[in-house]
Amino acid sequence: MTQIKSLSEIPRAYEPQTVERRIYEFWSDGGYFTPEIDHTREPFTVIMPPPNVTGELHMGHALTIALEDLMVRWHRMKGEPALYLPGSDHAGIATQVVVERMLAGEGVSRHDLGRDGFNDSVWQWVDRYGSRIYEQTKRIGASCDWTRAAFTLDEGPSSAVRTTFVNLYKKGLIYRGERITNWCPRCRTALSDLEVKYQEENGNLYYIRYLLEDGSGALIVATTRPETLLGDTGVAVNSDDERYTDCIGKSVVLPALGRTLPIVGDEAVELGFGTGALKVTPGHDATDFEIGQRNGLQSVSVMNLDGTLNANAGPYEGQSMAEARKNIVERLEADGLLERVEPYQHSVGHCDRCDDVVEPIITNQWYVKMEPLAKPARDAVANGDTRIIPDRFAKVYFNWMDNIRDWCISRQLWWGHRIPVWYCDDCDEVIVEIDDPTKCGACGSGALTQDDDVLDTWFSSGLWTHSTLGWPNDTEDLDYFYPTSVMETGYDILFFWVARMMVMGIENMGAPPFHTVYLHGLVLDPEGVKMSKTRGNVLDPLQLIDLYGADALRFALTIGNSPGNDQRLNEQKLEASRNFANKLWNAARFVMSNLEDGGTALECWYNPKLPAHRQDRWIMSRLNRVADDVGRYMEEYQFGEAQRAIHDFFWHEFADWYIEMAKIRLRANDASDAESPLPYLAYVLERVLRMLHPFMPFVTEEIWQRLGERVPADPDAPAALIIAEYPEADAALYDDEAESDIALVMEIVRSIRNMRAEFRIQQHQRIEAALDLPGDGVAAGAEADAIKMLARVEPLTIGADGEGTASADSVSLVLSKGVVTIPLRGLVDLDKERERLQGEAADIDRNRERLAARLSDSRFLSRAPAEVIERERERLDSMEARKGRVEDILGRLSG
RNA sequence: GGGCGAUUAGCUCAGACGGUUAGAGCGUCUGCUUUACACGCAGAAGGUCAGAGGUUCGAGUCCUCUAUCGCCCACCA
Repeated sequence: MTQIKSLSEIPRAYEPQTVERRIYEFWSDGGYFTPEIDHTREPFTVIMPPPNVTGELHMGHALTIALEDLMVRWHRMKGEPALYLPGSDHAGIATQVVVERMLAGEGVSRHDLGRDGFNDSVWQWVDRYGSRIYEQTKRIGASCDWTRAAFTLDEGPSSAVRTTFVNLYKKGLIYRGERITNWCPRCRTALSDLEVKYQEENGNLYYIRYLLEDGSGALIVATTRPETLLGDTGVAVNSDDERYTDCIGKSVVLPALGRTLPIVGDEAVELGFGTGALKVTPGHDATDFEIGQRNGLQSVSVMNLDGTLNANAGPYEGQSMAEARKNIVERLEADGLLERVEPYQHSVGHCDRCDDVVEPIITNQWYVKMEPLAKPARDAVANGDTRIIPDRFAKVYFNWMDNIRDWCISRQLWWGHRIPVWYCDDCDEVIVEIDDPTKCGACGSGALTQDDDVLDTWFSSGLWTHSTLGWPNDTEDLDYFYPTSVMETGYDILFFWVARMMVMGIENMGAPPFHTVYLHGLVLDPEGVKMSKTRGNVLDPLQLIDLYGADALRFALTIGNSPGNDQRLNEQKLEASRNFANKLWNAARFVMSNLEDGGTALECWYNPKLPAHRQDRWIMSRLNRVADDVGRYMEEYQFGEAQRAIHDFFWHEFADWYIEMAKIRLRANDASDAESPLPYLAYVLERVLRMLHPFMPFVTEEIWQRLGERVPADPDAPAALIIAEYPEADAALYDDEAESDIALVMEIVRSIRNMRAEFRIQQHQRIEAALDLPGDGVAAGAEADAIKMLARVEPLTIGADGEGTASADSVSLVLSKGVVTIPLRGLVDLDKERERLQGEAADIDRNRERLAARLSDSRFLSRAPAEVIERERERLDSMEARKGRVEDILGRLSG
């Protein structure tokens, strides 16, 4: 009765809530997350993409962590010093907006507090809430080394930022210039090209008449933004456009304001588009800016930084762009200068952060000159130093690198890394230094003013792979862990982040920052729509962890996961994953309850002798083949496939068959029996726990610990599953014979069960059966018992001619080898039985004929590989033998 | 304007290198309180692999074109 008692000690269902926190602390307290630097071994390093310090963990983070953590745990179990380095990002605009909103609730603006006061408030916020994202990360089970956690504004990463800025400046790769740049009037800052998202919008195309100054007519220009004519400084036509060749050099009068504008020829004007004449507004359009530069047109800015019009707009000063548009269109109509208006769809740039319309304006900003930096970053992927998975993204990467544009890195914000540039108040000297200067190097003046701007958040992110390891200092971490192994992140930040890390890593370290880039897709809602707060369709990972457990969430996120592909998440996946964890729990419960009585047989559980029993040889063979598959899938980054292989083996071979067959042996044998399945039950379960650990860390560790308490100690066992060795295949244990024998047992059982269902024979009712296999086969001893128990057969008689004993009141089940005959007095209709067998014969025939045709095709025989031909031949042989048996039985039924 | 992805069972998705009768989970249907598990067990039904051509002894898999959906890039006045 010990069995009952011990079972009651273990909950019937796996309860993640009672396990996860305890297990995480166990790992954490055990120091397993901190790798030991061992110069005899290659480390495995993953730097976590740092979430926003003010952020909440969302599904994207959960997927990132699930994938990264499984890689890290796998490598850790392979004995590699594995570093998973966590951190958080100050997230410039995002954080500033959050804190400003909070202050606004108290009726305070950032300007009330001033720069220092405001930054103090943000720091208070960070101190108070900044650890929340870490706590959330822990709940997923991330095996991060928290002793190395880094924040982008920490001293180390900040020093990396300054050092990089100064180095690039001194190389001439950072410059300041008055250029046209994306400007968000709401955020009141410049943006990089990547931070502008274009959306198709329905607007109008306005055709406006610009009268020639000499009174000889008019040029008609088309524009989607009539209000920008206030900043026009020219009209351009294509020099090759015969319609306008006479006009070049002449002037037109700007409507509404009356300025005179020159007409210039420029190749940027498309011949076929609009009217062929383009109004040039260098101050508010990037293309026009370039046309202006080429043709010596001046730039007039008509917009204030808040998006309203300035004094250059004359009577329209103070109006918003939208108001000005309305008023100008009215004015044009009144003046008779509006030729016509057509509806027109075009794309409009919006701020990635606040979604306001972005205005291109000319401001003084800092830029990184990208072209020379991009070249080596491109080459590193082209020559294979860094591999991008899936490789189709390499093309996208090349395309971006090949068409790289300079990167605007200054932001008119307060929260972030302040640009390390000072201006001398007395002599205009520009001082760019890593350490704050105290006096001007040129004139000695102490009156220095630091540049007001901060750097784009992604500037510090770009340094993350080395700044977190100590750079610019020459640290042991940097020496050992750089370059990192895998950068795992979403394809949506390939340019924002990955590309810039490549650039900066190579620039600062002389080597690309990672060997492999693994890009995952988006997690979509159950309808296949991208999750977003505004749409209200977000699934909250923390809520799902509460409901299903962290293991289930992780497992659900990696089901069928293939790199670069988007995936939907739904309840069904979570339920299936939770059910799987519970299945594992209960299989373990069963094994453990039997271990109580294990006795001497168990001493070899952790290092079982070569199995003698056919069932043990089978399960060990299968285990090792699966370990081989899993290892290969993991190497190839096919994590979804690896997971599926473990899932299927555990559930549909180990639980469904091996455990069920072992139950019979356990009941029949006494505990000291040399052929007890107990060591193998324990062993295979333990190996499954190991294989599964990277995918379901909590439940596997919990079971592993409990298992460890119930078996004789393995002298070589580690203290925790997290550092146990990952199973590798031992080909010596592959056993073809046992595999085909047990496959036959399963076939017999399945065909009898199938027949029982067909004839509606009650589940617990025992039936008689005659099993007729060629040779002595598998039907002896334990396998006969297995068949009897699993198919509920009693008595089972065994013959050896393989032909069966068909009769008018029996059913004949023709197997791939042999026949099962089941007498069913009164239940069998002879005609129906004949019909059934004829159907089976026809089925076999279809395949037989196809194979026969293939094997008589001389082209197939001459061109297909020998092993394929051989295999097809064997199949045909067995098909024919089977067909023969069916016909034989049919003959006997008729005769 | 360029580029990419998806299209396989009712639903969600796997199917490296071309080679058994194309798989899983969920759902559906039929039975089961079989002392590990009803978050379970046994059984079943369900697919012209989007369409059309091609390469090949052989195509869900490779090539070309088409369709539908989705995404990315681009100085679309």
